Amino acid sequence: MKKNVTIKDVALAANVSIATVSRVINQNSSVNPEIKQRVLDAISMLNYYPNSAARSLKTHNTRTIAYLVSNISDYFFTTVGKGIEDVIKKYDYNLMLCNNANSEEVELAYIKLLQEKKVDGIILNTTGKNNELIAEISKDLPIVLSNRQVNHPDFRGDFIDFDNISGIYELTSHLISLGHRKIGIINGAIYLSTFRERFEGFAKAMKTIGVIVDNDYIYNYNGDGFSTFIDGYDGANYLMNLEEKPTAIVMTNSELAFGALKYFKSNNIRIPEDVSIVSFGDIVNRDILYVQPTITYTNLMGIGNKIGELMIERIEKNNQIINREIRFTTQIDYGNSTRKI
Amino acid sequence: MKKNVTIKDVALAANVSIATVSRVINQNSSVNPEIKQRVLDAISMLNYYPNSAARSLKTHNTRTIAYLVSNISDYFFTTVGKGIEDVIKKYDYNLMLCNNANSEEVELAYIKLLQEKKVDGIILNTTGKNNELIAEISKDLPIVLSNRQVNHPDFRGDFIDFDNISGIYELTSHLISLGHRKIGIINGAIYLSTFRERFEGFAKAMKTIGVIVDNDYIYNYNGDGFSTFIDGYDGANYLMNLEEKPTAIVMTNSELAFGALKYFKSNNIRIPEDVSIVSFGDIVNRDILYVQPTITYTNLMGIGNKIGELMIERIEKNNQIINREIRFTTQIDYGNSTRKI
DNA sequence: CTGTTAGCGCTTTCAA
DNA sequence: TTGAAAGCGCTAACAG
Repeated sequence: MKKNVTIKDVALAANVSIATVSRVINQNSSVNPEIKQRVLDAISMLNYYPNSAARSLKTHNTRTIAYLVSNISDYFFTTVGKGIEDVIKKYDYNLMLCNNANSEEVELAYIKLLQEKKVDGIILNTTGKNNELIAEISKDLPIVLSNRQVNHPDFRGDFIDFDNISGIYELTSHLISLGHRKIGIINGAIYLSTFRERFEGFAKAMKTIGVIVDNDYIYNYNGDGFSTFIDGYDGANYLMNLEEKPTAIVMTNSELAFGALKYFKSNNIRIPEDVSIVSFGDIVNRDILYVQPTITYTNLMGIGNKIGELMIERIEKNNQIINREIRFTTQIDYGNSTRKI
Repeated sequence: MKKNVTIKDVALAANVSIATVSRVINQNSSVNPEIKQRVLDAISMLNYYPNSAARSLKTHNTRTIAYLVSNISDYFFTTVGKGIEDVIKKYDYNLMLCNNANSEEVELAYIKLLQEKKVDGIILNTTGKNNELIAEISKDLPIVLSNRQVNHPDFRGDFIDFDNISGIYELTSHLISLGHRKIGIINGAIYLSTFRERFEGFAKAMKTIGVIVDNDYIYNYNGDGFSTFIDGYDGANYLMNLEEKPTAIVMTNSELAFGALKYFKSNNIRIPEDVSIVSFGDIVNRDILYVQPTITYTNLMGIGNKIGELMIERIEKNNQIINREIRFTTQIDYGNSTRKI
């Protein structure tokens, strides 16, 4: 049975009013040192913790920021989450990590829940399926979008992402410079801004060698955005069974790359002898994979830090900030997954 | 600026009392269908969400369970977390995932915070350094320990873990059956129950071939429990530079294995030609590593589900349950990392 | 510097 | 079945 020690008990024990106790807890107005010590003693003696529900009810803030992501097991999000936490902790905010599992319904339920919890802000890696609602609540609640844009004229908030176009452009250009011409792409669902942009970067690079990449491009495989691992596997399967196989493939994220690698390994397709590959984004434990894909990397903690700063600012300015967009540029980290042809 | 729609606004709009609105929200007592509809309409029109701080203040529960883990980027914890969530969602509880980063101080701060937030229960993968405090609060607050024991007579709560002893025993026995005698172990900090037990399982298996394994055992490397990846690397380095090298090594978790593999690969030590290895616990993307370690595996979602059930029961029974201990047995999944000698 | 008090938004008796 | 009203634990005027 929870016996709740309240501010009253402390006041009683210290023989002061509850207002005084409140003052020593919040350290803003000055209290007689001697009395303050008495209160402090009472607090530790009674093992008192202020009830944050009561506090929130009064102050209208919870000092809690939510980070709602599409896959809580993804190294990217958890690492970015650590970066966010580092910053917001300094301002005495806490992070609540939630998983929408790429589900429109779960995202909806969470948004509702987070509104009830009256979190002070939401950092959102959205499913891309609740744009209307998100735009609506963004008027009142600070929102920072992580990696996926909300396409709605009324949306208010910040957006942070990689520079997807230039990242993929460089990866693809690298393949081109090695002599590749028949280059495949395994991509995620293009209703998501990330994947749309990555596709664009690919098309832009291919255009430099006169290849038109559009929806009919034969070497294009599109996943549905739910299980990118399986999409990667299926995409590799599709591309490597074409009449005329590609000599190189661009994967637009690490999960896709994992799935594709699984396919290649299972089917004894050698990298880079049979096909060269490159992949967008950091890969955990890349050094001990059977092949080291050439990738783009970015400072993930740095992304998290930046997100944290944007959010804190937005909260402190009462959401009265025009929409901002931050792009992190990527660097190529060469592995052993490509060859000259 | 947040304009907060409250129960009062809804009552006004629907032309009923706030008590009636409360009744339709909580769906327990009966309300005239017509009035109910009026209230429902007002709720959706005003886009009203009940304030959970106010609700908590009144009901003394938050319908929130915290999962405080030592590394939020660890696949094990996030997957178990999903399993927990699946169960508790059914009972209308939410999960709050927090990271103590293996730090005694951060753990302390979180425990304090979670008390303030008045979470309904804490699922804890403890640092092992705050046993006294945890035992103290466990009297009032439901606690389920995930993978790390709290050694204190006053602790009340449940404990769930692998059957560490038999898991390592079997892995080690496998090496023995292949003819290995000089077998090394790379282990985590033994003030943690998990690693203590795994060491015990190892010693037990070695005893069957007459080898006494104690603290002076030459082929034993102990990490500090903070960065198991680096410990894995250092441990491999230590063992492979001994006068008389081991022919096989047992790693007691996957992070240790990753670090060791990194060492082996960097130093051109071949697996299993130069040394055989086995590792405790599931490994993500094992299929595409440069070698597939023989491991133990377990149904991680199942562990999460069980933790969720234990917690829900404990909450509903007001923490009036004697301490329970659940052990998940592991299965060996053979890779290509061992050889006969 | 300290105490009294109103009220945050909700649930839940108690009366009607 | 519905409404009035008390009170959850806290903060912040306001008064002294």
